[in-house]
Amino acid sequence: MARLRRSFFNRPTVTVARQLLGCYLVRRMGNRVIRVRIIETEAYVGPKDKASHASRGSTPRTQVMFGKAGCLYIYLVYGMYYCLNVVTEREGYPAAVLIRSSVKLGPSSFFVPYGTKNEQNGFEISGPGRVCRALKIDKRLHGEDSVVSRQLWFEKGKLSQNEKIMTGKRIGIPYAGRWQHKRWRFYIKKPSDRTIHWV
DNA sequence: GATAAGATCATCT
DNA sequence: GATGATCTTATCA
Repeated sequence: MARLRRSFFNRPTVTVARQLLGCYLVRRMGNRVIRVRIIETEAYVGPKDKASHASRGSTPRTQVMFGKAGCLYIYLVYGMYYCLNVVTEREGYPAAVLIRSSVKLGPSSFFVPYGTKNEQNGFEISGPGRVCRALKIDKRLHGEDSVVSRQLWFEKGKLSQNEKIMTGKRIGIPYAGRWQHKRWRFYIKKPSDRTIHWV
């Protein structure tokens, strides 16, 4: 599988957020490799986006958002859960994509995008906190460069023909004023049929 | 099924 | 000292 390069992330954040759908997130810890397929993302775009942690300028926590595209921005929310973001756009312009949900592939190598918890076929990991828990992601990976990392990186993936991209408002940001209404959440539409798709 | 409350701490005011 | 880019459990219906 082809690793996503810096040029993939060094583009408009909304574009990256859309194109990450169907791509893979790969976590390696020693011998063990966990691969999941990304099915939901959110875009946090620029210094004016009141929903973004970077809207108050660069701080020790947020400075990686101002850095190189492809680096990981990881933070703790509500005292107990980590959230994984990947930095986008040019250096100096703070932006990132939050990875909200994924599907872990089963040993059978095909997957059901939504709705199953069957380990044989793969199961959904929905919610940014759960994604990080499932992939054992914590602050130690904050600032890691996914373009060259041996611990966590992204690989190219596709949407199947009957998968469509849906948009919606971002979750959990009622304080963000007019920015809360931006439809910068992206997810793969639940197929109306129950067909199983090949990867 | 839906809604509400509690957990728990780094970061910022 | 207040506040979350959240999730789980409890308590309803």
